[in-house]
Amino acid sequence: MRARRSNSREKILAAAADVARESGPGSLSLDAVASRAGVSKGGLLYNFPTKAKLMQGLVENFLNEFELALEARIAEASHESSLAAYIQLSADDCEKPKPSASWMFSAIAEDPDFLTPIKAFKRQLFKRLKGETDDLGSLLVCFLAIEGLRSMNLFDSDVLSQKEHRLLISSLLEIAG
Amino acid sequence: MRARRSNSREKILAAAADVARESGPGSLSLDAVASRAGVSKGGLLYNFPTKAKLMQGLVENFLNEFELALEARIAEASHESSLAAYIQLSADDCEKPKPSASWMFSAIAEDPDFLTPIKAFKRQLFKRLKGETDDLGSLLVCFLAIEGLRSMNLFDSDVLSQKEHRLLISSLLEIAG
DNA sequence: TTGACAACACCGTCCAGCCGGTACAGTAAA
DNA sequence: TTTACTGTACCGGCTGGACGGTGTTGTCAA
Repeated sequence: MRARRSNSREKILAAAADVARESGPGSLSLDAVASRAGVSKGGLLYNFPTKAKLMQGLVENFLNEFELALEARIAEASHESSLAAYIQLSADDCEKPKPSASWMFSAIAEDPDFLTPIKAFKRQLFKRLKGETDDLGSLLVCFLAIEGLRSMNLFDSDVLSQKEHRLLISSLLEIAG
Repeated sequence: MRARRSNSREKILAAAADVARESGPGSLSLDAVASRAGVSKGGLLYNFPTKAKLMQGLVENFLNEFELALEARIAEASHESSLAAYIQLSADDCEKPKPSASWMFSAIAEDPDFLTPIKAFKRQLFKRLKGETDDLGSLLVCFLAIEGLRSMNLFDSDVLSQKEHRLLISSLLEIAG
């Protein structure tokens, strides 16, 4: 696609994430997003003809940014494994207490199928990591633990202290080898 | 609290879970739940005066059942640790492909605070497990990995094959010691 | 008689999507 | 250089429908 589009799209996407995070996933209405983005409702509908398209945009944006961040991590620390890079990226993402992806709940409520691209992405990532190790058991443990960490962050659970968070990460990195 | 009450409550709770699973969390309306439960809307509102009360009932029911199942597991295999029991209970819960808790998304959309009891329960469980081990690192890894497993089940992700699922569980049990 | 509903009409609110404008940038002929 | 036309980007009011919740009346078993 062309990226040189108006920056309203990005503003709207960011506004949607903000609204979901601050007012709750159930309050993500087109009016709320439009006013938050400093755009009229008509303007919003111009960029995203339907609410479903907005959700789709949110998902795609999320996936793109995550993929970019992961590739950057892997590239800048080429001496360590992709799994280690994934662990550390996730650790950083989840350390700051921002349930930044509450919009995901809105998307699921709209239609559970919006998760399909995310599931596909995860399958692909897992497959890739499998290709880089011969210790499947350790990979499974690390991959699932990171999944758990992300889940807790998404649900805004503050079960782990910072100290425990760091201990977890170091334990995972040790298991990952 | 009085469990000797009518069985309509249970029927309604089950119906709500069914509707959320089959029609999506966004379609969990009072009308849908009532008709699914074979109850009139008035009857539903007699048992749950408001939608929020219904959600609360869903959460409490879930927590009660989980706690009962966990205590039963721990009691019937008193030679192994509580952590091991928790791992195996979760493994069983997640093995059968039932995204049985989609209602949780509806509850979050309604009001994220509905998660508070669940978060409290998890904190309590984690604290209890901490009291039974001196290897915090291993506990963290196991606890988070189970969290990840439950998350994937909730999101209906089929990333892991059955073989991988079993390997994960055996790896976790080994780590748990 | 009372508790546990059924049946049903009805209200207020919220919200997605539609539609008729508007401002403006390019562009192309005259 | 002016005029006329075209497409883009956006505005904001409106509506039709869904949904949560209320109120009333009726039923039937314990």
